[in-house]
Amino acid sequence: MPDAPAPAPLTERQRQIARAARQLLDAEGPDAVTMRRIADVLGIKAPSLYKHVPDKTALEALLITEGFVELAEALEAVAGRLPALGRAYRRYALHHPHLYRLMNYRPLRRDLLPPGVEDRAAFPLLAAVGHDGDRARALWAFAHGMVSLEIDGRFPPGADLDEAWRAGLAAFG
Amino acid sequence: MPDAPAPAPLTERQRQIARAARQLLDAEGPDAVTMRRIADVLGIKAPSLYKHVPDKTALEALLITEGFVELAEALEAVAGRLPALGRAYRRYALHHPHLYRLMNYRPLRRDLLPPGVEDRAAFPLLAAVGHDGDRARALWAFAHGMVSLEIDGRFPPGADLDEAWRAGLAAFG
DNA sequence: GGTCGGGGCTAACGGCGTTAGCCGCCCCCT
DNA sequence: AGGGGGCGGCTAACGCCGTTAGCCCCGACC
Repeated sequence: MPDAPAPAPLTERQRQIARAARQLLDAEGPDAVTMRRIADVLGIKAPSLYKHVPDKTALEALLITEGFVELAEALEAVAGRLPALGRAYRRYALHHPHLYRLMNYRPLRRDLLPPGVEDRAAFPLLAAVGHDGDRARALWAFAHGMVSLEIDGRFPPGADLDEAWRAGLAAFG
Repeated sequence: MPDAPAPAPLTERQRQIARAARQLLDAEGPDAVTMRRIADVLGIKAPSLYKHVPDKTALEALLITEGFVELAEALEAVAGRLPALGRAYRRYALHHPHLYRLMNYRPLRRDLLPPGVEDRAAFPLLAAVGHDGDRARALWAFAHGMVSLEIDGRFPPGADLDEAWRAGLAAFG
């Protein structure tokens, strides 16, 4: 297991920084999440952030961790029935599109994440298809494809996405 | 139809610029595609590029158009049978991961693309499911999800992606 | 009471996309 | 043949980005 040896709990200041970053991300999108903007929110200067966080990548890892925990909670709340799981996945992604992109639109820096957090979010999906890894990955791909294309406005304006979800999920039931 | 009124064929210099950008993208990834690097390849200075291209967004649109045409050609070559279509989609994405991301990981600036180029790439998918829009979108989401998660290394190391593809495509057959 | 370190600060670097303004050269028109 | 215009280079510079170096204050602790 070449992953992180210890989670190292956050200091108060680190939590404040993560909160400021999250707030900027949700409210204005990824371009607003700059070290200077974050510092502004806290009433300090950008270089001072580096007394608390090694770099921006580590800061993003905090937000990604937050996202995985929230997504896991959302999925666990409806675990079991497959259509409800799909709705919960879609609902979370659409409510936090910027964070969803941060989490899922790039290679994951697993070395910067607390161990287990990714597996926890994946578990409800896996369980919903009877712990069949191949079908779970296909289902995940479908769900991720649907929400990412929806988030990015790639479907035609009139498209009935509920129906596309139904058509896709029916196949995996 | 609020889209582009005329395609406006490219000048020789514009084609050279697009070629230089494509070469940097394929060889070194998106971070290498800067106006200065592109200018270096052509032996000129960055500001001179603006005599030929309005801005970087328009330049990216040239690459995205290229990508859609290439993807359409790849899909048309195997049009009909569904598993082959999936293999062709996956094959193209994996051979040009940086361009695939440029094309598909963000909202599409359709106003900067020649009309019809997006529909042309989508047509083989649509035809493969008997022109059922909902199922076509579900299939597209599955394919996009699979390749994007694979490109970003999000699947576990040992995962049998051929099997996941088979499991997913079987549902849409 | 002296030391030390946590946590601020300013200044600065190199990179980014982009704009303003200049100029040389070639082509075309008279 | 002479003159004008515009194409397509150039340099300098702006405001942004992440990040580093180096300084200093202040409070806690021996």
